[in-house]
Amino acid sequence: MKKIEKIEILRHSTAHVLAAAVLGMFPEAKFGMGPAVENGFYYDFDLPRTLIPEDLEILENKMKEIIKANIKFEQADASIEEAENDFKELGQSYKVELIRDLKEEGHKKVCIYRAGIFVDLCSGPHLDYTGEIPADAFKLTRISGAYWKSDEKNKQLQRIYGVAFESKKDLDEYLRSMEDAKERDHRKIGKELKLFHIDENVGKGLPLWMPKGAAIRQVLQRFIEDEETKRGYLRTYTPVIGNVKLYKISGHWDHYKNDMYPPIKIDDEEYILRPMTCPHQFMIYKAEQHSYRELPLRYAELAEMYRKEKSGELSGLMRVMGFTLNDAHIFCTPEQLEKEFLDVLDLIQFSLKALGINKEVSFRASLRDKEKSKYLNNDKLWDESEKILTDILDKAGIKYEVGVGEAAFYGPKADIQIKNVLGKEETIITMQIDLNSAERFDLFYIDQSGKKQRPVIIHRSAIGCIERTMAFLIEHYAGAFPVWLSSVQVIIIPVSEKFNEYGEKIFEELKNKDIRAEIDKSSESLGKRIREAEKQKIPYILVVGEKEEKAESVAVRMRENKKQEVMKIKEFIEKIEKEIKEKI
RNA sequence: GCCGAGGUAGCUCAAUGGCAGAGCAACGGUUUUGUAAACCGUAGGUUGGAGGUUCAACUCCUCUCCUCGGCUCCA
Repeated sequence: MKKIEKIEILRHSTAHVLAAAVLGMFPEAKFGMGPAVENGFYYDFDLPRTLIPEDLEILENKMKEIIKANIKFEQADASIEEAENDFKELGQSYKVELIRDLKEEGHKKVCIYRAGIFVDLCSGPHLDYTGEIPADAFKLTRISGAYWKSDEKNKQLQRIYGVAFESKKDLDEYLRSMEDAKERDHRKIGKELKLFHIDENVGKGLPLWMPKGAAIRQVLQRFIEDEETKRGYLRTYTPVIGNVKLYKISGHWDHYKNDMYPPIKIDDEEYILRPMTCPHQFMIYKAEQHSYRELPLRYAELAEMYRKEKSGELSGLMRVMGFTLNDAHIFCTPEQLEKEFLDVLDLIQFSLKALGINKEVSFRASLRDKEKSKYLNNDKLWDESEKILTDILDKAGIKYEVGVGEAAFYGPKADIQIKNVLGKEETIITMQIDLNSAERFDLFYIDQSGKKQRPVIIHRSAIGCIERTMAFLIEHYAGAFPVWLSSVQVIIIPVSEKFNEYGEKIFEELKNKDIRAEIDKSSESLGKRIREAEKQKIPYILVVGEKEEKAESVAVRMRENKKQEVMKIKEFIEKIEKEIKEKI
């Protein structure tokens, strides 16, 4: 049995107290589910009216009263039939549904918890008394809609989220960390550092990369393209639009029709903005006949693509409708699959390390669930590819969670997950084994004996989609990028206009060394210009005046510790070039 | 898409039915600076858009677009 942490018991008990408070406020309330979650709990309710933010305060006070009253959590077992009747009498239709589900699963008994007026179907465990909940260490945080049983087709209930801790100190610490997190939000920093802009006249979910952001993007792109080339990838360029028939063959049309921009009709043909690169690259593979001697073939592309997300799902650079994926497809023989997959893993780990986020990620094996209509139907191939995928991950010694039902429709995935600054998990990178597409597109190679064989295809990314990865990088570094990624690596500030010429000289020298530099010759005070440069999180500020000019030196102010160090120009260039090369 | 909260100058925010404002940024000038904000001035708005109520609308109502928090979905 899963070990239940003490804090989880506290949180879940607090959820019950919330439910009791809601029942006090709305006697006709119907209850959904109310589990403990990270940092707190939630409870879903079907209520006679919509909750407003002010209700949270009222409910919090009611909860405090219940805690003060120190009511006992009474636990009792009941037969399924008994429980069903009891909850039916209470009008708790959602609980009745849950009981029936348990019945179908073969349960004979259910567990009931009672605290004062509130009775709940619940496997527990709970605290003994409501008074054990520290009344000053919880807080109701937000109200949201949530579909019953997480199904869009079901009624939307009202969910109240709360956070709960063992002490007020822990709660305060959590709230403070949330405030800090908001300061790292990539949307806020993106605006402050002028990295990107989303303009409603261009369209929702269609970010514009401003020069500063574009500079970082270019570094990222060059980094991964060069690395891929070193590792034997071949580069392709394919259009962002394609004939819809391409996607009918791939199966994307059937599975994703509603998630694509609608077709554009030209003459008698229909074209769509591509949601994936796969079929385009498949056509490149198919454009010539391949021998087993050529394999593996690795086609890489920084591929722009478009997916019609539901409007409520969009968020800064994290979730967009137009994005650029560092994409690749590897065509190989079944014998080569394992090595290729391990090489992909190695490339990914190399890249994550270079970006400085290798410690932030976790792995997930995304497999198929029971609902087979969601996937291309070939049980044998599915079982095979899922086994290959998990075997390879095991072999690579990677710890992973299993994500049931998270597979792509054409094959299982190994996903790399990362949490954003507010704790929400997203997939940053994915690699997939595809035993289906070769058949659908009639892709083949000629084997040693002159026979046609189906290649295995690995779909993979190494640094993920540029937009999302950028979002994580912004949040990870809070805008203070390492030197190699910084949009402006150095800013030169002449003490007064008398030294502009000397500043220009250094500026030219840095530019010639491909160092991204700026010079601030504005007539603002020195202090003001330094302040602005600090706010822009520029790694190195070079202040130059009379002393420096005479000595052919620069006074280097470092972002990390705000310390200053005077060094020769040559010395500084060597230092920064080394840092850029070593990506520190 | 759904539930909820929002949208006021480039940015951050004020103005609860009665003359749309501040700070920063921008621009012009003075200052020529030694490590996180010099000084003076100027300009900047159909209050997201459309309609309605009213003598009068940033403010109230309806629709719509966009943003944010969740849900669903997802790279």
